[in-house]
Amino acid sequence: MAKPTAAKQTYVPPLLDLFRQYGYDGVSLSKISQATGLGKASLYHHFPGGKDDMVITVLDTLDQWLQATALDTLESDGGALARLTRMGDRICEAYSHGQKPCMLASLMLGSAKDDFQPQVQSMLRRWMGAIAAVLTQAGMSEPLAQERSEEALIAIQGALIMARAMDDSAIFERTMEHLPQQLCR
Amino acid sequence: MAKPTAAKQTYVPPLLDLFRQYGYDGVSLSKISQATGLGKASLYHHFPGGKDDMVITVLDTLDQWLQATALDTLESDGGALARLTRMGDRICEAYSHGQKPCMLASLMLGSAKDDFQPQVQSMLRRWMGAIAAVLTQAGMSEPLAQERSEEALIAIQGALIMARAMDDSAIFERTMEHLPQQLCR
DNA sequence: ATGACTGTACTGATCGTTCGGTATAATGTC
DNA sequence: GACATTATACCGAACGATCAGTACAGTCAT
Repeated sequence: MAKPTAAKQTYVPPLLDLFRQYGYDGVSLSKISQATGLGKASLYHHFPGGKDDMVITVLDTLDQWLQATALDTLESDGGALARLTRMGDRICEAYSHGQKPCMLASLMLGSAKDDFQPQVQSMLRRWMGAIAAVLTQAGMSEPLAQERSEEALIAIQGALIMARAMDDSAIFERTMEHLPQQLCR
Repeated sequence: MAKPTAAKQTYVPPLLDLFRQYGYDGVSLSKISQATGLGKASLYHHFPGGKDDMVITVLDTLDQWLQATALDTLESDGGALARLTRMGDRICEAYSHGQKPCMLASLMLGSAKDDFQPQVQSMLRRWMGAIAAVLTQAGMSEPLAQERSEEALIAIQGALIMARAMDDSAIFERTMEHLPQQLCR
C-alpha cells in the first residue's frame, strides 16, 4: 500500500520466515527483534503500524515476487507444459522444497485471518488466473481451465501441509513434479 | 494417554473448535475460559497439564473419532468407490463442508509443532493406510495405492486451505465429491 | 546542525499458571 | 439417623513473565 522504504525491504526475509512458520499469533515482537537484530524502537521506526504493518509489507513483497518470478514466467515462450514446469521449479525453490509453509495459508489461521484475507484472496485469485490463462491458451475450455487451476493451488497447499506434517519433502517435490502433466491431462 | 475422565470429554468440542481455528499459539486461557464457561482455575482442575493437556485430550478424542467414524467405515461392505464415498461424506461433515480447518494442520504451525507432531503423524499415517487398504483390496498395486492415498490427504488438506482462504465451501465439497473416482482412476 | 536511526526505560495489558478457599455430594463411623 | 471426613467441581485473586507499544535521550552520517 504505502510506498515501502528501501530499508524496509531488508527485513522482509526474516519477517517472512517468522510469519510463515509461526503464523500471526505465534510471532512476538521479541522474536522479531531477535530475528532482525533490531531493537523494538527501531522496529517501530521502520514499521510504525506494528506487527500488522510488517505483515502487510511482507505480503506486498510476496505479491511482487509472485508476479515477477512465478506468474510472469507463465507468459514467456515455450509450450504450456514447459511453462508450468518452470513455474513449478520457482515455487518449489521458494518453499524450500516443501520444508517451509506458505505464509498465505499461515495467515488464514488465527485471530488475524479477517484482517489479511482480502489481500490473500487477491493473490490466490491472480495465481489461479495466470495458470488458467496458460491452459486456455493451450486450447482448454475456460471453465475446465479454471477448475484445473483451482486443483493446482489445492495440490500445492495440500502438499505443503502434508510434507511438513510428515517431515518428508519428497511429498512436495513429487507433487510439484507431477503437477504440469496433471493440469494438461 | 491417561484415561480421560468423562467430564473432560464435555469440554472437547469447544476446545476442538478453538484449536482448529486459532492454532496453539492463538488460543489463550481466557478464550478457553469463555468458550467452556469454566474459570481458569477450574480448567486446571480438569486439565492439570494446562494447554498441552487440553490439546492431547482433544487429539485423543479426534483419534478415536477418526478410527470409529471414518476409517472403520472403510472396512464395511460395498465396493471401493462406495466405501470411499461414505468416508468422504463423514469427512465433509466433520469439517463443516470446508468451513472449519483441520486441527492436525493447525497444530503443525506455530511453536507447538514439535510437541504434537508424533501424534499427528501417526494419525495421518493410519488414515493413509486405511485408504490404501481399500485400493489394494480393489486390485490396485501396493505402491500405487500408497501414492494415491497420499494424494487423497493432499487433496483434503489443500481443499480445506483453499476453501477457507477463498471463503467458498464449494471448493471443498467439489474436491470431496470427485475424490473417490480420482482415487480409483 | 539536521534528520535518520537506535538503546534504554517504561507503560498498561495480557499471558499461562498457581494459591487459597467454597459449595455440594458421596462415604464412612458411630 | 447424626456427624465427621473425603472427593469432586468450581471460583476469585494474584503470581511472575511477557506482551505490544511509547517516550526520550542519545548516536550517527551527511
